[in-house]
Amino acid sequence: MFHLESGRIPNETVYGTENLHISYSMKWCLQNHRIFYTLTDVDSFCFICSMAKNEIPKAYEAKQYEDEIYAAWEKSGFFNPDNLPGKRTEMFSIVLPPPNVTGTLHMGHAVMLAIEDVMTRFARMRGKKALWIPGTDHAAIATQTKVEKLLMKDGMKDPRRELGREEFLKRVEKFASESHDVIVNQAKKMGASLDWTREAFTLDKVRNKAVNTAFKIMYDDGLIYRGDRMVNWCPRCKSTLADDEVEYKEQKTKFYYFKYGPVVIGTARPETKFADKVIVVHPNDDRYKNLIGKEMDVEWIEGIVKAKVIADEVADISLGSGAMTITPAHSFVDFDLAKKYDFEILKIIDEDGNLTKAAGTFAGKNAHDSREEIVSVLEKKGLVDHIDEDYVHNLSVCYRCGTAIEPLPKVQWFIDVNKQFSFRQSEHSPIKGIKNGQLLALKEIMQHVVRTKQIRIIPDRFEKTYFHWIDNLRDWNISRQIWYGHRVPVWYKQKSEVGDQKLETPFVGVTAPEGEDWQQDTDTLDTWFSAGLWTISTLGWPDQNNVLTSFHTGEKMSTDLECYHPTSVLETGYDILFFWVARMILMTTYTVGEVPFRDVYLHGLVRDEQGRKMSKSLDNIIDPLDMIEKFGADATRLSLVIGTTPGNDTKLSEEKIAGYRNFTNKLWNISRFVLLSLRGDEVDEVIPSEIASPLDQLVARNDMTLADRWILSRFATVTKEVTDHLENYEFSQAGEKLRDFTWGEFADWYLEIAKIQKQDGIGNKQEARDSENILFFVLKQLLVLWHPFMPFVTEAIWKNISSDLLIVESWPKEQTTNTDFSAEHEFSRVQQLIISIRNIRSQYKVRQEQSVDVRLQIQDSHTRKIIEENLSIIKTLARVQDIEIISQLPEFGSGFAVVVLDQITAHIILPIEDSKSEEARIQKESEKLRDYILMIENKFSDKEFVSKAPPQVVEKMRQKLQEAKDKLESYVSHSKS
RNA sequence: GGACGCAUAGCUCAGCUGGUUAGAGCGUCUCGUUUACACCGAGAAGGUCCCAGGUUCGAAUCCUGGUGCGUCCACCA
Repeated sequence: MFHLESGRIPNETVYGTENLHISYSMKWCLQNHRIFYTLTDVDSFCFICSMAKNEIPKAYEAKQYEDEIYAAWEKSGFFNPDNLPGKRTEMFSIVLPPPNVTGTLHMGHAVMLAIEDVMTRFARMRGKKALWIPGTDHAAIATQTKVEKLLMKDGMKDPRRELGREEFLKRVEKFASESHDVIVNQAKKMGASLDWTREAFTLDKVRNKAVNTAFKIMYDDGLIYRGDRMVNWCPRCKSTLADDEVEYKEQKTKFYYFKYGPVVIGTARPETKFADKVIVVHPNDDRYKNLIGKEMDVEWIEGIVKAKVIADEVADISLGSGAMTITPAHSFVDFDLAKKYDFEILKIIDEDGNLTKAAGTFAGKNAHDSREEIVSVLEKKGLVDHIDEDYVHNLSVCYRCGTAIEPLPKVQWFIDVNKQFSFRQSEHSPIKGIKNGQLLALKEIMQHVVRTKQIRIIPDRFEKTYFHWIDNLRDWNISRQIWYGHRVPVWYKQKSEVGDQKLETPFVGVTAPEGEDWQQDTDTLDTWFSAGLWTISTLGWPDQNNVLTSFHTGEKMSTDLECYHPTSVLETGYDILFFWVARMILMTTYTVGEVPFRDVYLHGLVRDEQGRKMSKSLDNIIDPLDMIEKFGADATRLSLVIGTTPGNDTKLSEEKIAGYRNFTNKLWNISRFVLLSLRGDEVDEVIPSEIASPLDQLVARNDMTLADRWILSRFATVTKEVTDHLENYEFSQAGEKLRDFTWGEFADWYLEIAKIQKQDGIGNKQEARDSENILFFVLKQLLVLWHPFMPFVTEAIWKNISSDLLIVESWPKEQTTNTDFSAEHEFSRVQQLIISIRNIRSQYKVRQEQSVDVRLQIQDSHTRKIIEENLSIIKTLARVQDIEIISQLPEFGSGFAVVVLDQITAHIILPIEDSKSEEARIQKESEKLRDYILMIENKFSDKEFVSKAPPQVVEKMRQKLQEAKDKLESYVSHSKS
């Protein structure tokens, strides 16, 4: 007796060992897997297929298989398209929307991973070069804020000041790298077939080169400029925010009305009003017409100010007094006005949220806290008109930390979205409708590619949202005053602080300039700047020199960028359509002259069972890892893919996931049955893979049973439907159809029938083998169809079938030869009869173990033949003792129930006599039929229906009417009354 | 204020380009330890397809209006 922990063993060794029971399955395992465990003297099993003594576990325990299977996939190298077998000409590529390295993955990420993995695995099995590129996002502000909070929790007051730039960044990087590892592990747990050899990070060296290059060419084209503009400033993050990084919170506050010279002005923010010097009224406002153009001295917070009155249409006559003063430095609207009229822009509040010297005696005080004090000064001067205590307005806050935003004028870097530049067209995948060298603005290209459907958004209603957003797009502020991120690739000669002051002509380049005294801009770039380059920066741009050598053939491949760009599809949540999708379109069309992707598939948000967002404070978070642990990755994936539609939010509950866990187990047991029956007594001579292959012969022999033809036909139909749905991004429908077929048809009907056919065919080896053949054929193909959805359980089962990995098995071809509609129709008669008998048994409470007898009258000979051929199936499935087919059923009598079906009338002989309920049942049945007949007859009484409806529809209705009438007649003739 | 989405069985949702006696899963009820599976099987009950108009021979499906819920954008005089 030998004891091995694991490893390859030469076959002979094992075969030659006495006392070791080697079952058929083990022998088979040894041939295929060559890996064998010996635990004790008796219990031996192959750890690949977990079979012990010819047994497959009764329940599928996901945990026991998943990690091992993922490791096997990784080892195979098949996640990398360069290693895929066969000649593959078509490509499929998709980039993973890089998760932020701020922590762990949530259900939103799980949806993304599940859907994208379905896409990728589907493409791979269809023989495409399937590439799914992983990566993570440094998420500048988000990550920096998170680390700052953590450091502050550990007792630091101002981490940035205390640690300094270099040390602080080290801490952030450490956190980011830990977070990265967690994320990668989670993605693997989900079963994501990502090509880890191509993994990228938005802040690594390669991506930095892409970022700097993009910055430089945009700068050279005059699209990036440095300018003074109002920005959203977060006094806590000490950084600017993009317009769409600002969130609004409804808030009740006081709204003040002050007397300002001859007018009354309203404001919610008196602390910004120190330097108001201009009154704006509407040119058509009769109340103030005589004031326009006048100058006057006005008593104000810090004494007399010189004010003048101008007319502009921005003033709203109906709002308040109709007059307003302008505060250029702290309001977007006012800033634009000030620029228009060239007024002085005086900063009242500084970057720390304190009042500047423009506030006179209030200088240095916190602006917000000084509000009441300022009001009381005005109060004393008698300048307060009145105060509205219940003013509700939207306070703009930082989307990261929730702090109130302070609009400030600052010197920032911008991308000009309206300026025209000379478009550089791609050679290998040009954008249609635009010429090389054509003068265009970024906005125009962004609109063009979507309008001309060169980028398709799914669902298409989001195109409207997209266009609306672009119409209102202002120049994109790309600089951030934080440390974690890509440094702005601009160097200044002067050593002076890079702040608001004017500087000498800077050097803009991919790398630092030669020579001394150059100082790099201290600002970093908006995280979406690097994210916008994601499809090209992960595929080798700007170098394009990553020539790959195929793993197998050694032949040279073109560069990744040529081969995989534009990517096939971008899959992401609709919540980042603007943040990311639009920016990618902008950056990619500009830099390489190609669209970044052909299709955009937008998934919805995952909410809790009550439809609320998942959040820590609500304590309603469902953690993907917990669910994987509890129900398995496959169940978790299915719950996120089935029952969800693009662009719509989904509600998730543990019960839903548990339901899909049940299904994975069902599939496992279907396989268990099929495989175990193959390994029955006499299969010794054949191994499964040989059994199943010549299905064509079987089909050609043309002696299959009705059930055989039915299941093959249904399977062919389902294969076609599932394939079509997947191609059209209808994942939910594909999954539902598959599940209904697998459970409702294959398991509930065909498996049971196969048992009967095997039983019947005991004397006839061939017939028994036929059933097994078909069972195995359908199972095998089903595993392939299910694999994109449930990669683990299908692969685990597959290990019992083949020594090759399922992940690279090819997708079933369309089996049009197997579709057999007459078989489907005929078989449905058998099904109907069985269901009706079961129904009657249930209604009359016939005990399960008790058989009943059935008399049948069958109208046409063909149906009679079908029923006769399937007698044993009907008997077993409906628990019938005797079936008698007679030409004329007795019209009256008791002790039986009557069921009328298409072409068949059945008497089910009941062990108990209950003529009363039977009478009532027939009454009810007839009543329903009469209503139905009436409904159809009404249609026909409408002449226009007959003349205008398509003939097929009319014909169909006529048939239905006839059927219903026949049925009713049978019931009536068989009822006593 | 502008735009978009959703409303179908107790719950979660399917129902694509108008023709079904409107479907599934979960839940409920009744029966069942048949050697694939109780994470199961068989059967059943359960719906004015939000309301009102319109188009049409025909509307859950298309149009208009309304109601309720949700989301995004704009907005801090």
